Amino acid sequence: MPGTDHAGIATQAVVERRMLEEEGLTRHDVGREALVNRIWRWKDAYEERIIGQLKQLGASCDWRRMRFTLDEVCSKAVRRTFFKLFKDGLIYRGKRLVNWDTYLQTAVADDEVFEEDVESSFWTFNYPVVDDDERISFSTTRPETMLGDTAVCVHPGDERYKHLVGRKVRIPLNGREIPIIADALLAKMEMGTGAVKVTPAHDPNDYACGQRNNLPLINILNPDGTINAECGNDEYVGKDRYEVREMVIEGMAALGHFERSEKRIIPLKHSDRSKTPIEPYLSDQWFVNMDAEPFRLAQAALDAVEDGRVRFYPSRYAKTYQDWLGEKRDWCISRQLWWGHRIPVWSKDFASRSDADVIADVIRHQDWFDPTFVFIRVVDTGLPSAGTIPGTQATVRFPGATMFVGVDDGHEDVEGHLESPRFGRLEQDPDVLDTWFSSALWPHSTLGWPEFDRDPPMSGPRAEQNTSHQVPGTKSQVPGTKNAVLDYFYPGSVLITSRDIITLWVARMVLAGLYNMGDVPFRHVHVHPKILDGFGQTMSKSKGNGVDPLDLIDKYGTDAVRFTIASFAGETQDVRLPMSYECPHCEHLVPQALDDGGPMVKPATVKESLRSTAGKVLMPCPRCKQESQFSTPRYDAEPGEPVARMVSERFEYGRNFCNKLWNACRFALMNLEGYEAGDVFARPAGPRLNGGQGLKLEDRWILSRLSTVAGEIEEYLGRYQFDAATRSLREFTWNEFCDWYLEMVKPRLRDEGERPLAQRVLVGVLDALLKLLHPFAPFITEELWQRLNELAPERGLPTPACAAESVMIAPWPALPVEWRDRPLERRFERLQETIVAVRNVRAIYGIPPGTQITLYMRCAGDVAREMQDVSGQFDNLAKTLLAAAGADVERPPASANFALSDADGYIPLEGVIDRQAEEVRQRKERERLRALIVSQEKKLSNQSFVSKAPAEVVEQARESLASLHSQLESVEEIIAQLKGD
RNA sequence: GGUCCCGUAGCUUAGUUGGUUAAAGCGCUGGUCUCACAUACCAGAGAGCGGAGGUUCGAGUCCUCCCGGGACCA
Repeated sequence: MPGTDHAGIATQAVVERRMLEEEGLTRHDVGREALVNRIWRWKDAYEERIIGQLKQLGASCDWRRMRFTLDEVCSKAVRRTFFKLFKDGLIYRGKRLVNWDTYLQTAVADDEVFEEDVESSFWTFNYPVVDDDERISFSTTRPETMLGDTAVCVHPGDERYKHLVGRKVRIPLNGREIPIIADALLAKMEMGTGAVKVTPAHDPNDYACGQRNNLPLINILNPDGTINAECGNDEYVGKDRYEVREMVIEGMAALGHFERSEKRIIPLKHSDRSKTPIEPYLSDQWFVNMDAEPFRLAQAALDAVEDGRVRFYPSRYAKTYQDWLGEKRDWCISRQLWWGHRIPVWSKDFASRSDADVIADVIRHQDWFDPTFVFIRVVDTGLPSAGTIPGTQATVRFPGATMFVGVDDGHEDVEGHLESPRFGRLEQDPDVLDTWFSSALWPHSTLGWPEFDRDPPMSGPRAEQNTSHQVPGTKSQVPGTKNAVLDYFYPGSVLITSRDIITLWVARMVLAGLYNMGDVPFRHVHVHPKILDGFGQTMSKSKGNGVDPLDLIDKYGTDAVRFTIASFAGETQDVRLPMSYECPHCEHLVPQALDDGGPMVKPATVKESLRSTAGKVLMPCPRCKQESQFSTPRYDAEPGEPVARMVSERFEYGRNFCNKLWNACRFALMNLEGYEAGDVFARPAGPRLNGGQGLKLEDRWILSRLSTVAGEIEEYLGRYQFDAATRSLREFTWNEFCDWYLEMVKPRLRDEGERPLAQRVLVGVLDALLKLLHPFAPFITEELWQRLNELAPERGLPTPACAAESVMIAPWPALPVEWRDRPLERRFERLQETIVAVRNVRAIYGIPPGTQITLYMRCAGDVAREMQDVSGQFDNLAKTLLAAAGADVERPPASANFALSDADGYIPLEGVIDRQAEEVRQRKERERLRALIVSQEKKLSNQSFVSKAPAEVVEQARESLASLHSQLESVEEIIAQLKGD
């Protein structure tokens, strides 16, 4: 289901910033419609880029179903959902403290705010207690908020103030009387005077305190940062808050309520976008009630995880989800932006409830009114209809009630009527919905919900194969009753996402799915690790440490990038990806370094500090001595000029693997002359492994391994352990298939008689391997699949069949579990050990690979027979003649030696043998064995180990000790013989 | 401040339910252009698992505290 969301805040911010930088215009200069048009153009360009990246990466999507959260289909779902929620009484308008940017006059999100230390003061004042001589002292960094105080708070256990709790104080500057309350969460006895002023409308902590203690909220601030009439004193109205601060200090001093002040450095929140200090500001926001009966949205989403309808992989992330939903906090869905779905509610304030009801009734009697798509709610504000502004003579009319009218999608006529003078010019809310509101609907909105017949139909082989599903948009479908696409795809199987989005997105998708569809949107949630830069920092544009996947694809290849990234995707933690800058002139790699202690990054060869150096900084290349631009947020690269792109050597892991696979297949394809399909089990295998008929040891081994590995892969993929899957595949392909199977099968491919069967097994294994690798390396496996189709169109295990046209649609391999043969694998391992031991000897003595050597093996009779059965492989793999194997084989003089767990090997090296070196090697081996024996004996002599450890563990230790003893004996014997040589 | 995650060879990471002297890739050292592959092959050096306690016959793996890094929520 490909597509993009509209990323409200970030997108509008980028376009606004560009507009300001390039044209000096603000959004107020161009107006709502023009700004939105500009953002659409920007979005079109970037969407194309993002989708292009997905396609380049080989994402296998149904591209006909591209969706965008602001497009017609998704928007309809948004409006329908909003209308439903509104009608069900789950959406309401309320007050909330937001980070207010008084310069841009907009709310900004928490992550768009940064703290900066500023020099300020800490003032101490006092308020007189009403009807008493006592005063209560408090300290503050924002004296002007005094005008909005609605309480003074002390700790309930504070003996100094116990007698005052419940009394009142008077604010000297506006005469307002406010209570003294006790709240252990806000007041700290040891801090300052122990008493604090409470301004619920202008401080987050005070706001929480106000909610707990039912304090009134007095908003003294205008959107532009000036003080409004609510402050209760004409003197301050219309003046900037900072100017009022000074006035308040002076006023309090004049009245004798100022005690002292001290200089203090305080962290002050600033807006990222205007760089001006933000104010906590009480504003109207829209909320979704998460806990109201009978829907209990949060609880429904909690239940879905609790009862296993939705499962998290790894499971620990369920806790993040549950903890957050468990708070059941209402969801603030409004944003003071222009880019997004405008809130589909029209409203008007009325003097009284009855006034509002009259108009509501009029509307309900219009012929265009229909409760299925128009819903009216009148809400009492709980304020008196008129009053005097405290401290002034001015009277104001407060609204006694507000009428809200929600309208469903597709009824512009109704919207027009509501805005007409006849009904009092209701106004549509200026805010837009949180992007997550539309993203939450993604799993069903993209499939056409709530419509029935407008989505692209299902088509192609899938629909044909499954005739029980009706194809939408065809005559056979009854319109308006069923959305077959939605029926077929909903609920989805898995959502794969990043962990920082579990609360923002996953939880909301689940509750939206349950609310609209009555079912969860997906069964599994897989949370993948995040790729950090080489210094453990999250990648971001402002740090300049972001990587363009297209650069990586260009340098290493798509499959290499995919395979490497999949190999990072484990369950435990995030991944560091150290990056380098590639010199565009000579391809030399310059490692990335932190600039001036970070977080911005730069090439290590750049010595200047990017932070403090003005102008364009260039990267010098230590190899070719040329300079180049590099990818950095400090400047936009000059078009046409070479730019050092960011790459990472870690992708060589995937590239090398793909190269290995390619070459292995190339070898196989070169050896397919005369290939004919056939059942590899057609001829019964002889009783002996080299019986001349049927499968050889290496065939049975590779089939056993293939079946085992395929089983592992399936298990890993089922648990979303992509790293384990790639490891397992890489190891099988490289260390088993290439290193051993291909080497062993080479001679048979040259032999007329043996070739047909060898080819069949080889092609069969490759067929399965390409399928297993396809999800990780789609392009190379497809190319190889096509070549294989030319030379061996009929193939496969266990029974050959006509291969699928593309590996993309080939069935997942189903290999018989009976092929897994542990005893056979162990026998094979013995052969491998022996070959490796012989190669060791060759390496140590520097015997050229071409020189034939001779091997004598002393071992039990059955082992000897197996060795002789594969004696050809000694020649093939180690250029070694197995001269003799048996229990009575004697060590030839002047031999190099090795001891395995159940066999000793001797390689006569007349004239080459360095007796001293050999003895040193054997002594080293003896020490290793002795140490192992000591540790095992120590363990076994421990009574509590023998009595308390499980029997099989003890038994295993005994066996291991016995085997070590016999190996040690062999080594001792070899050392003794070396002395006698 | 709360919750969660991570700290294992020079680097980046594996390490299932506690069970032989901890594994891989890269890098490093030495040797090979051997008829699929030098983006390769062969061999080797290199960590006692952040620190301190504890549980246990036995701990990288479980518990506690501390130190360092990250994320989310306040």
